[in-house]
Amino acid sequence: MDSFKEKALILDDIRSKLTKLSSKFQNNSNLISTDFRTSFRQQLFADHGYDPSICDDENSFFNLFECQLDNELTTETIHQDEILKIDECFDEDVKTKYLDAVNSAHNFCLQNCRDQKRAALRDIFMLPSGNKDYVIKTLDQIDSSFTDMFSNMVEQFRVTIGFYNSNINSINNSISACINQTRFNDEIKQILESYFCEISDRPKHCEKLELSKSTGLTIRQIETWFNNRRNRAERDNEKLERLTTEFLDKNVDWEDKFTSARSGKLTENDMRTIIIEAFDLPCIDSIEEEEEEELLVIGEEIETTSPNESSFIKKKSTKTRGRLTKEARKKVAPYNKSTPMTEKIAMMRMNKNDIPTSISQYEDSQEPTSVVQLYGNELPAMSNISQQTTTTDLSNNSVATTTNLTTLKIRHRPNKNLAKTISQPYNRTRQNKQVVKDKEPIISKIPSMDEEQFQVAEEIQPQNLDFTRVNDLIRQFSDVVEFDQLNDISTVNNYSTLPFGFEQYDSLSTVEQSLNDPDFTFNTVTMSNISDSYLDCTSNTNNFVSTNTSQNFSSEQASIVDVINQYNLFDLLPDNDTNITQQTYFDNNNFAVDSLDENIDFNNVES
DNA sequence: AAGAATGATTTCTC
DNA sequence: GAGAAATCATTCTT
Repeated sequence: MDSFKEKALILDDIRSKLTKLSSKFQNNSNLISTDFRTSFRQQLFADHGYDPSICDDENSFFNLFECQLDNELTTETIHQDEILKIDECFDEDVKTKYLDAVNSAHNFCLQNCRDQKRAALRDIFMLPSGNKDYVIKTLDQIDSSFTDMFSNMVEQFRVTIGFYNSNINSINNSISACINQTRFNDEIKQILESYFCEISDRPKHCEKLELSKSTGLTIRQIETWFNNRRNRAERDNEKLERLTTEFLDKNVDWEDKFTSARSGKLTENDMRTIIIEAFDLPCIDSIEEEEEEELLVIGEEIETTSPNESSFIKKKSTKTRGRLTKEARKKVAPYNKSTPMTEKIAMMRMNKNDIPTSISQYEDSQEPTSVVQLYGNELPAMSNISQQTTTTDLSNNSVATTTNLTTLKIRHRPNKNLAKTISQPYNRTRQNKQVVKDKEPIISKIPSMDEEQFQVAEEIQPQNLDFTRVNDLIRQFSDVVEFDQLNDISTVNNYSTLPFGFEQYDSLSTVEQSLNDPDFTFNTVTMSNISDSYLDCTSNTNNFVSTNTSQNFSSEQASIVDVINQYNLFDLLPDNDTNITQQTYFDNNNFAVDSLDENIDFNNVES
C-alpha cells in the first residue's frame, strides 16, 4: 500500500507539470524547444524511476498537438456544398435562416470537436506510454463522430424547411406538409405507435432522438405526440374503469350467467335480454324487428326450396344473433370490441375477492364477436399476478390501475379506426431494435437534388415558415451533444474515464485517509472536480454515465466507482519490471471498472 | 352537420 | 424542466 500512496503523489506531480505544459502549448507552441519536446515526457517519467523507453512517439505527440488540433472538421467541404445548393432554391428569408442554422450547427460541432480532441490529447499524453497509431485513430473517431453529428443536424434542418418535400411527386402535399404538419402519415404513426406499445411510453432523450431521426419529426413533436398519447390512453382507461364498475355494480351474477351461456343453458339471445334489462338499454326494437323479418323470409325460402331441417335451423340461429344499437354497445362495456376490459373485470374481481380466478382471456389475434367467444377461454392463473398487485380500491385510483395493467401485461390495441389508419397491421411482436451504426458519415447519404428538383423546390417554397423550430433544433442538439452523443460515442468513452481518474488525485488527503482507516469509505470524495462534469465507467458490456457528480448514483455506488478508478489508475504505471502495453488499457473498454460487476447493480443504474 | 380524432399549446405541479 | 391535464384548432368520419 505504500506504493499506492507513492504513485498517487507521482502522478499528481506529473499531472501538474503537464497541465502547465499543455496550457502553454495551446497558446504558443513555439515556446517549447525541440529538445524539450523530445525529452520532456521521458525525463519526467525517468525522474520518477520509470524506464524512459516506454515513452515513445514523443515527436508524434507534439505534432499532433500542433497539427491535428488545427485541422478543420471534415464537415467543412460538405458545409460549403450545402450553402451553394441551398442558395439556389429557396427565397432569401428561408435561405438566410437555414444557413444560420447550418452555420451554428457547424460552429458548434467544430468547437466541440476541437475541445474533445484537445482533451483527448492531453489525457493520452499524460500516460506513461504513447502509441501514435492509437492516438490518431482516436482523433479520427472524434472527427467522424462530429461529422456524423453535423450531418444529422443538416438533415434535420432540411426536414424542417421541407427540403425533402420538394420533389416532383408531392408538390401538392409539400407546402401544407412543411408549413403545417397536420396529420402525421401512416408510416410515422406506425413507428410511434409501436414504440409506445412495445418499448416505452416515455422515451428517454436519446430515444426521442432516434425516433426523431426515423420519423423526420422534431423532438418537440415527438414529445407532444407521446404526451397526447399517454394522456389519451389514460383517459380511455378511466372510461373503461367507469364502465366496468358500472357493469359489475349491476345486480347480476355475471359469472353464473357466463357459465350458463358457455354450457348452453342460456342462449345468446337470453344473454342479450339479461344485459339489456340490467342496463336498461334503449331497446332497439325497430332494428331488431326489421332484421327478424328479413331473416324470417330467408328462412321460409330455404324451407320451401330445400326443406333441410339442419340448414333451416342453422339459418334460424343466425336470427338470434344479439344486436345492439351503436349507442347501446358503448354502454355495455364488456361487450365492446375494444376490449382489454375483460382483464379489467378480472382484476376488479380479484381485488374484491369475490370471484377467485377464472375469467376469459382476451385473445390478441381475434376480435371477440359474441358473449361466448368473449368469455370462452379462461385467463391464466391470476394468482401469480395477484401477489404483486396493489390492494387499493381500483375504482378511482388511476395509479393503482396502471400498476395492475402493467403487471398484467395488457396491451394497448389500436381501435378500429386507428387500425384502419395504420396501413401496416400493427405488429405486436417486439421488433428488434435496429442497430444503426453507419461507418460512413451520414452526410454521404443525403441525396443531392438535381436541377429539375431545385426548380420545383423554388416554386413551392414555404412562405411563412416558423424558424423557431430550427433554433429549437439547435438548442436540442446542444443538449444532446452533452448528454447523449458524447457519451454514446465509443471514442469518447475510451478516454473520458481519464480526466476523472486524474482529477481524483486532487483529493489525496482522502486517499491517505482511506489507507489508514480500513473502514473508510469514499463517500466523501469530492466529485465536483471532475473535469468534464461527467463520469463514465465502462465495463465489458455495461456502461453507465453520470452527467453531474453523483446525481445518478447512490452514494454507495459512487464510492465504489471512485475506489476502483483510483486503483486501476495506479495500475497504469508499470510496477517493477512488468511490461504493460498500451493496448492493455486503451484498446480495452475494461479500463476502469473491471471488477465492479459484483458490486454494482447495473440494472438500477440509469444509462 | 355532429362528433371523434389528433397535433399543438397553455397552465399547473412536482 | 418534465410531464400531466385541460384546452384549442383543425381535420377526418359517420
